[in-house]
Amino acid sequence: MSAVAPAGTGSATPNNSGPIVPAPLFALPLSFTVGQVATVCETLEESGDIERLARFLWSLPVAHPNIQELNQSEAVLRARAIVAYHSGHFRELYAILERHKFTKDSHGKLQAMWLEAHYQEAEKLRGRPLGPVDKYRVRKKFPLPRTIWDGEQKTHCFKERTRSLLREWYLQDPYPNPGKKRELAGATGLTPTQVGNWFKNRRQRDRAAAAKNQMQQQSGPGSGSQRRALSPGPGGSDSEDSDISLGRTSPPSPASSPPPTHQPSPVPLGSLGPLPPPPLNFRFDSAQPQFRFAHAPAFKFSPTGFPFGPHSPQHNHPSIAGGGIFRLAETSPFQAVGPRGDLGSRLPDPLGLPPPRLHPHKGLLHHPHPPHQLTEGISRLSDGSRLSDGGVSRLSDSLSEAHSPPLMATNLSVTGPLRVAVPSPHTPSSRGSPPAGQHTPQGHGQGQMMKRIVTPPPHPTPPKIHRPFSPA
DNA sequence: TTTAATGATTAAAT
DNA sequence: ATTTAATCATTAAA
Repeated sequence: MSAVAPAGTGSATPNNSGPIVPAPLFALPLSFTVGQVATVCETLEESGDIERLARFLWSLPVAHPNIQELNQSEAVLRARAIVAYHSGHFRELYAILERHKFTKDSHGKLQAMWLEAHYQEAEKLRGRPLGPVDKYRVRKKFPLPRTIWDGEQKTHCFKERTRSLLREWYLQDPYPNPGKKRELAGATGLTPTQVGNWFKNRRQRDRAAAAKNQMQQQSGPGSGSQRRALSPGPGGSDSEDSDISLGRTSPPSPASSPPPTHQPSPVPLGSLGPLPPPPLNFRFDSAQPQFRFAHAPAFKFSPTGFPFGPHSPQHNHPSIAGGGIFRLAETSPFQAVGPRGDLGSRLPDPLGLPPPRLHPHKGLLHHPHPPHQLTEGISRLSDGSRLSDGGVSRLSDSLSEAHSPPLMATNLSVTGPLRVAVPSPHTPSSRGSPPAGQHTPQGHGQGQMMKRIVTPPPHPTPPKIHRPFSPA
């Protein structure tokens, strides 16, 4: 369809660009400016038509006058990275990403490709789909290069200080009103949402613990008392740890009804005791120096924006957190060359890539994966998307048609193995990673576990906000 | 490799 | 709009 234009011969650009477009042989006008090439790359990238993007790149003359400049163009580099990714040329992808500094706007997408490529390689190596933990390991092993990551990290665990504060307040009132939440948020440096999540999780876990206790007690009376349950009874320490069941000493009794109005229960908490009415004034130094590792949230591929996945809530409170991702060990094991030194080393001519072999459509991940967070396939997008830029699209058309390179959608091999995914039926991990679970409906549980799999809808994923790292 | 702890997200109920 | 229950995902530790 695209070839609307008279194609072939048409060759284009009305403007005749150039006084002399020499031969028909060279439909590719060397006169294209780098800017034009970049624009075409961007447009094609946006359209999601990776194959065409690949063809376009191919069509560029190896000896382009401005080859140098061309290689510095972010749009071109990004395009090359995308094509490399889609065609399974991961080493080349890594090399491109490692050797050029990209602007923040490209980070999300490039990071996703970096990670996905590594995941795919690891997966191939191991023969079975990776679970979340496996991915985590891969991430640690191949930290994002600084060229595509600004170093911001995200924390996963709150500081101990923050947690103890939350615990104290929780003991007094497990259901803080919005106002309280805000105060706490201010005091801890967290966002109200995080505070809310914390309380929510705490309640849930307390309930679970209580239920368990009760059950245990009831079913196996034999052994009798086993633990001093939750009540901080004797002035004991509770402050620290065993998180489970903090407060909530009184039997959750009417199970169903959590204490509606919790007043500071007169419970004489031991040492911690009468918690001073939550100190509101002290300001916690928001800078929580402790941002531990960060991780890359699940990126979703989307040609344009780069949504941020789950674990990167709207919070990005002051201090550091920007929503970043990953932290690169300062002493990153590999710098420029790293683990895959060899690969990176070549790449002489950016444009002289090997014939692109795109994966069968389906974009990034052809593999079934938890749709909710796997990349979406950058190439998707209905082809219909018109290249918003009239001229350019024509231009690219003519270009690509002109040389129609040796492109073929062969089925790649790289990732393509049919995965027979067979999640181990027994291992407890069944829960940890649904990734594969889907195609093999293992009865496994009770039934509802399947809700999330769903929809690999072509474009259901609402374009989340494009909010890469720092909030800007 | 597996498990445990913990923060976040989602769907349904209210 | 908020809560609960269920579940995920990230990490650290076993």
